[in-house]
Order: sequence, then structure tokens, then C-alpha cells
Amino acid sequence: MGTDRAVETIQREMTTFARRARASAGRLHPELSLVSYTLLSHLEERDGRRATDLAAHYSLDKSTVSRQVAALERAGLIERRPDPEDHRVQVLHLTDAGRRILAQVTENRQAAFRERLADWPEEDLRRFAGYLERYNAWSGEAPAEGN
Amino acid sequence: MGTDRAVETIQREMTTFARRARASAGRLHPELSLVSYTLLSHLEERDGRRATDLAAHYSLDKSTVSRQVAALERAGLIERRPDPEDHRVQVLHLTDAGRRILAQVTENRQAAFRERLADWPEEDLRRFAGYLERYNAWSGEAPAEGN
DNA sequence: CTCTCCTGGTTGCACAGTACAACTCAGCGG
DNA sequence: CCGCTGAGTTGTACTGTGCAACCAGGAGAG
Repeated sequence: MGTDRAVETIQREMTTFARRARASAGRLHPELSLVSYTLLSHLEERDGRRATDLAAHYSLDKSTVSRQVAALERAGLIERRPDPEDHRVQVLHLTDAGRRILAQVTENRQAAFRERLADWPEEDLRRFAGYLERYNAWSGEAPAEGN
Repeated sequence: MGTDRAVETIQREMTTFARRARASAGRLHPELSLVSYTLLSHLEERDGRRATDLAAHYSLDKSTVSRQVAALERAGLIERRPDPEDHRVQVLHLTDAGRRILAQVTENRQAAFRERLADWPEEDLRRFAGYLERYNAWSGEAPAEGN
């Protein structure tokens, strides 16, 4: 019936999208990898998070986050400040440079999407956005996907 | 206005999805990587493609495809047959094992999506599927994303 | 107070996926 | 025959990732 066909299509198209995103991420956005971008965005929204928080939130290994954070710090986009309350902890903050790069990359991505979605009626855009939010908001019994 | 908000949301949610897909691909589907899965699917639809075709189709380097193909062959999922017409060419075919694994993995993925989308009204599913197809079908001036 | 356990983070190692460049081999056009 | 082109392979390097071992700071039990 129609439902199965629709689910099949969704599965197929999401797979296609994921594959392309992966393939093109490095080439299209050399400024900032997907994960770096996400981490930076997260910090922009909620400054002063710990690396562990990020790892938990994105289901990444703490070692991965540690290295990403180290790279971002080397690039001068974030700062690690010791937490006076707990000397094990490093609190992460965006630097001005980080904020600037983030804004610029966001704008680039945004522009790409705008172009791609240019001839969509607003009604469709709003519905599509809603569906995506709803899709991502799902949290089944597998908390493995994080967020 | 509403359009910009919607595009912003779409950008954000697509990014989230891509990040999660990347993170969970290996863990959730250890049987077959995303790319392997895609290549196998492609071969199921159009048997007898050449490695170069796949590379072009997915904007992957031919060396990457070469290695992926080699791995799939080692795993017994595809066969490489010399093309009698042109001895430079290797024509790729799914084996029975490949077809079986592919079917099983597809079913697993499908089930995950079905569960995730279980309480969506059919109308929404069909619209969402349509939007995704439309989104992926877009081919701007950057043919880099392939397909 | 000290000993043990817990927690945040780093580092060593391994591995997948990828690109680029150099190469081999087969076919093609002069 | 000779050089050019195209298919595919291989060497090398880099990124992102996880796991396991480790280190250092805190917290509670005795």
C-alpha cells in the first residue's frame, strides 16, 4: 500500500542524502567539517559546555571530541578555560574568530540551501521543515543516535 | 519572513541528520557501509555496470571505487567479469550472496524507518517522501554532488 | 586523613574511507 | 609501429572515528 511505498522512498532518499552529504562535506565546506561546525554551533547556543557534554549530546567518543576540540582550539576558534569549581573540567567558549567563522559558514550553507530551494512555494518549505524537525525529534528505544 | 525561517530550519535539520547518519552508520549497520550499500543497490538495479560508471555517478575517485569493489568481491557479494568487447573493462555483477545480504540490510533499514515513522499519517508520509525526492533531484550548476 | 572509587580528559593504536598521483595494461588513430 | 586515451590498481597521506589504557582531580567511607 501507499504507506510502505512512501516509507521506502523516504529511506532511499535519506540514504542518498546522507551519502552525498558525507561525500561532499569535505569538498564543499573545507572551512569547517560537519562535526566541527556542529560543535561550534552548539557552543554558540550554549556557551561554556564541557567536552563531555558535547560527547554525550552527539554520541561521540570522548576521545573524538577531545581531538576535535583540540583542533578547534589550535585554529583559534574556541578557548578552553579551566573550571574553578572542578579542576578536571575544561569549559569551552567560542572566540570572536570562532563566532565570525561560524557566522560565515552558516551564511554559506544557508545560501546553498536558499538557492536549492529557491523555487519552492513557501507552503512546501514550511511543511518540509516541519517534517524534518519531526523526523529528527524522534527518540526511539535506541538512544544511540544521540542529540 | 517565513521562507527564511523555513530554509534555516531545513538547513539545520538536514545537517543534524547528516551528522547522525555519519555517526551511526558504522554502528547501526555494520553489515554494509553506506557506500557499499549504495553500490550494491545500484548494481541490483542496473547489473553489469563498470567501476568507472559508479565512480562518475557518485562523484567518487576511481581508486576509492576500486577498493570498495575489491572489498565487495572479497566478501563474495559481487563478481568482476571481464568485458569480452573491451579487455580494459570489468563488468560488475551481484552474486546471489550479495543479493541476499542486500535484501536483508534493506529490510533492516526499512524496518528502522517504519518504526520511526510509525505514527505518521499516510498523507504526511507521502508528502515528506515527495519533498525529499524533489530536494535530491535538484541539480544546480555544481554537478559535483553527483548521482 | 587516607584509600578507594568515580569522572573528565588525553593519548596510543587501529581502522575505514577518501583523494591524489603514479603506474600498468588494453585499445585506438595516425 | 607509436603515441594518446581510458579503465583500473597501487602507494601514500590525511581525516574522522572508536576502544583501551592512562592520568589527574574530586568525593565518600573508614
